[in-house]
Formats: sequence, structure tokens, C-alpha cells
Amino acid sequence: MTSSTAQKILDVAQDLVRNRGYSAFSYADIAAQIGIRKASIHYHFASKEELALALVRRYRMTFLQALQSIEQAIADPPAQLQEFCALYRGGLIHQQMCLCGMLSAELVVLPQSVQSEVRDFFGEMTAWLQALLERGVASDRFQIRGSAADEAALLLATVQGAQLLARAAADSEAEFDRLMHRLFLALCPGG
Amino acid sequence: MTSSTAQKILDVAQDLVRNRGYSAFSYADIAAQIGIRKASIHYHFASKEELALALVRRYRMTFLQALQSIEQAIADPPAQLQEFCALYRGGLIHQQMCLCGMLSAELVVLPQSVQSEVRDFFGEMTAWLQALLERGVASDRFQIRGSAADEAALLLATVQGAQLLARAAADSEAEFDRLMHRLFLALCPGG
DNA sequence: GTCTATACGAGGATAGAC
DNA sequence: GTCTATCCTCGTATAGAC
Repeated sequence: MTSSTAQKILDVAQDLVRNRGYSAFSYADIAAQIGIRKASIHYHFASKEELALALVRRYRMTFLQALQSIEQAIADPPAQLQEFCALYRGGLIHQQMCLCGMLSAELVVLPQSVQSEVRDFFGEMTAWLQALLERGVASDRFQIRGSAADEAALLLATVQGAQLLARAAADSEAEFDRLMHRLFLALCPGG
Repeated sequence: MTSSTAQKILDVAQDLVRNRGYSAFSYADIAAQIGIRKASIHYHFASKEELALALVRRYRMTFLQALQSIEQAIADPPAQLQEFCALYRGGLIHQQMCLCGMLSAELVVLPQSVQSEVRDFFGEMTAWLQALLERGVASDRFQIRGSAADEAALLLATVQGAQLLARAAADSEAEFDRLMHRLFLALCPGG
């Protein structure tokens, strides 16, 4: 087996949450999609809270690895930022949001443990973006006005918001591209 | 009576949806808060879809009126934009998001009729912001790089995203203020 | 308009057989 | 590990009395 049942559950659950949200997905949905019974899921994840927690933890790790890959594969800061945005664009194809963007909307109905995990995700994203911006400013590839920390936070907010709004647009990906194009206009002096 | 039962239902439902989301609020929640029975709500709104539809319609109208008030009470475009942002900041005090920002996250689980209404809301917001930006650019109060339409869309995405992320911050309002401060830095040449 | 009572399905969760 | 069977709660919604 290349993927255990637990992995399959997480995979399906992630798609469901990113698409519908935490409140609107159920064990029955997962069971139906992977061809087992609801009760079997409880063997792997005793409660919905436990499942959600594992979900966000894995998502954080996977996302951080993706960011590391970007850093290693690409040298140019603007191109790195492009790839970052591409991660967000990718979800829209399947009508999915960033897992933590979705969960942030639902934050008040989440178990405390999951809330913390979501907060940590945003902290990591902002830190990574801040470092990226600092590299880009140092090499004269980015032009920013406030602190790199503030700029990073605003950047993340903009990308998350763009994904949220693109969802409601007739052509989600085109709308997202349009927003990102405008975002880079402000950030990159050259083009 | 200054407010009918139907109005009370909408008021409470709006708070609930903006706080928890569409999937996570119920007739029971509303009934408990206004002191009637679940069944009574069905007299005013036959189904959840009908209630949600009325909710978003009313929200759109109220929001548009708020925007008109801003235009009439304030002449300066940057100050108008500040007030626009203040509307979004206001929700955070009660851990509430923009109704349509929340619903956009949940878009795929909403009845089609409600989805349309959400789309229309964003269209109206963008149009208003575009006009605002054009006034500001004409009077040299704003400095933008792309088209006013693109800038307006990005602005809305940023404000919605800022609200989404501020929710997960330790001090939501402080975080929102920080993001908005940085946003104005880019937009206003003077200060 | 609001109530009680109820239908009916879906939700998360558990016990125990295999 | 997965199954069947079951529990209990909550969800939307309806019928009919007041």
C-alpha cells in the first residue's frame, strides 16, 4: 500500500473541509468517498476534533515543505512569491480554499486545539513571507513602504482575501490572476 | 413595536451567521435568543434558504445605505475609505465577519439563490470602491498603479482578507488596524 | 402568530462480532 | 481494521390546536 487508510481519510477530509468547511463535512461523507463505514473512521480518529487536529497539523507541515521547495528550486524573490501565490491559485481549480483560511472563517465553532493550530499556521506563513520580502528588498527586487513584517501580514491577508473573493467570481482563476497581477504591480518596481 | 418578529429573527440570524457561519447556525439558536419556539420561525421564513436569502438581501441594502451615508457625510476620499474600513473593523468587536465574506467561504454549500446574492454584493462593493478611487485619483488624494477597477477589486480582497486573518489574531482589532495602516501607506501619497 | 407535538433524516459516537 | 447494529442528539420541517 502506498497510502494507509488513515492517510486516505485525511486526504478526503482535507478536500471536503477546504471545499465545504468544517461544519459542513461529516464522517458519512468521508466514508462514502473511500468506501468504508462511518464506524471505521473512528478507529483511526476517535473524534472529529482529533481528525481536524491531525488535518491542520499535516497541512502545516506539508505547506512548510512546499515553501522550502520553493526556496530551493527558485532563487529570485519575485518568482518565489509567484510560486507562493500559485499554491493558492491551485486550490481554486477544485473550488477549494486554503484549509486555514476556511477554518479561520469558522474559527469560533472550532475546538480550541484546532484554533491554536490555525493561528500557528498564519504565524508561519507571515514569517516566511517576511523573510522573502527582506531578501527581495536587499537585492532591490521588491519595493516596500512599511516594515517587512507589516508588509508580509498584508500580503498574506491579500492573498487569502483574493482566494475568498475569487471563489464567488464567475471565473475564479481568472479573477485570482487579475488580483495577483495588480498585487505584483505595487511590489515590483521593474515588472 | 419598533421591531417585528421577522426583523428580530433576521437580526439574530445575521449575528449568528456572521459569527459561526451558515452551516453552523440553526433555528434552535435563533429561537432561544429571541424567546420563541423553532416552529414559530417557520411561520416567518418557511425554510432556511428563504431566511438566508432575506438575510443577504437585507444586508446588501443596509450596506449600500451605509456607503451612501459615508458619501454624504464625508467629502474627502481617503476619509471615506477609512470609514469603509471602519465598517469591517466594527464586526470584529463581536467576532463577526462580513456576512458575505463568511458566506463566500461557505459558497458551495449554499442554495443557488443565496450564492447569486453574495456575488451581487461583491459586485456592488467593488463598483463603489472603484468610484471612490476615481474621485480620489482625480483630486490627487490617491495614487494607484493599475486601473481603478483592478485596484478596487484588490482593495476589497485585502479588506476581506484582513478581517479573516484578524479573526485568528490574539487582538483582532489591533491586527486589523495594523493591516489597514499599511494599506493606506501604499494608497495615500501624503499620509 | 405562537404554541405543542411529531416526523424524519443526519450528525457524531460506541459496543461487540468477525 | 472493518463490519453491523444501535444510541442519542440535533437538524429542518410540518400538522394542527390555541
